[in-house]
Amino acid sequence: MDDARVSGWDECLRAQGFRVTPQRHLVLQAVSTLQHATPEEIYGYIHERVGGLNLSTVYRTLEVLEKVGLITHTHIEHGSPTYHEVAQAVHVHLVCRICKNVDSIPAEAIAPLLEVLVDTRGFRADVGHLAIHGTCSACS
Amino acid sequence: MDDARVSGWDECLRAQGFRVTPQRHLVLQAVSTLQHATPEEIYGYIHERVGGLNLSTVYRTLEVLEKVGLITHTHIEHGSPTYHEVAQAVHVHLVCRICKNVDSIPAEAIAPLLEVLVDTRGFRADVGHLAIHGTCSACS
DNA sequence: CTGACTGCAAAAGGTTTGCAAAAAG
DNA sequence: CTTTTTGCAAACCTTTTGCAGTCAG
Repeated sequence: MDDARVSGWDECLRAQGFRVTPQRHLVLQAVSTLQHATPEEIYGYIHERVGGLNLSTVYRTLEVLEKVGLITHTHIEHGSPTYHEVAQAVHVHLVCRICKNVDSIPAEAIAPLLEVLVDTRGFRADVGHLAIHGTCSACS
Repeated sequence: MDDARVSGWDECLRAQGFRVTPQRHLVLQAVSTLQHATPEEIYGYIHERVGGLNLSTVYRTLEVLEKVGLITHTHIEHGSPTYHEVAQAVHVHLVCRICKNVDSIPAEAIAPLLEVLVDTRGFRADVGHLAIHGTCSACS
């Protein structure tokens, strides 16, 4: 609540013609708190603490929050996408194939890669959306 | 058929206790030909050329082929995973958020990144499984 | 007030599963 | 022959959609 990370979220919505509702506040808070949460997890989190929120509202809200640029999503594993706040430091996800753990590294760590992509292909990578699968140190 | 890329596939299956069936041959060929195909696309491709193959068989076959190491999958976009042959040169997928095009770059192009990950985190990235989302040169 | 948003229920994908028949080794 | 694999149909799960009532601005 009144987390520095989510301050200004309401203006951000209004500025783009969306309305500010308690549901949107709840979902944004949940995303901020949970980090890498799936729609289902977000729903569960809110539902057990506050109750009375519809799953389809979660989906629609995530869509809106992503559209206005407050959150993004990544595909960490087979199933559902996971959402996280844009305001939190941009980071790359390292997903271990074995223990399923998700580690994060700062975006700067892969700066050389980004340069290569832009230079050779003119491709501007969306870093926050990046999940690298592999084997973590503990499992290899 | 008798594609150099898929030679030895039958031994590969048998060596791990699986049986060699025409369905598995068809699916492997389709994966090899289509590149980055979803289960649905693989099914459609085979079904329209040969007919009489069940979708659930495609799913089960993809699972087996992946288990024995002949193919891998990546998550290129929201929905279904896409499969490709392991024998084909290992490459990284560049997925454009706007035009949805999938470009490929050789794995060596991101060697510096892999080193950074191993050195700083001991994380061994699975390159063939990597899809980088962003904006391609044409769309940016 | 008015249009955007929510909740509900039903539909729509996409993937998995149980079982009996067919095929591989 | 024995055991795996296939086809079929039904179950499942996640996500989307239509609609009427509700709420934000």
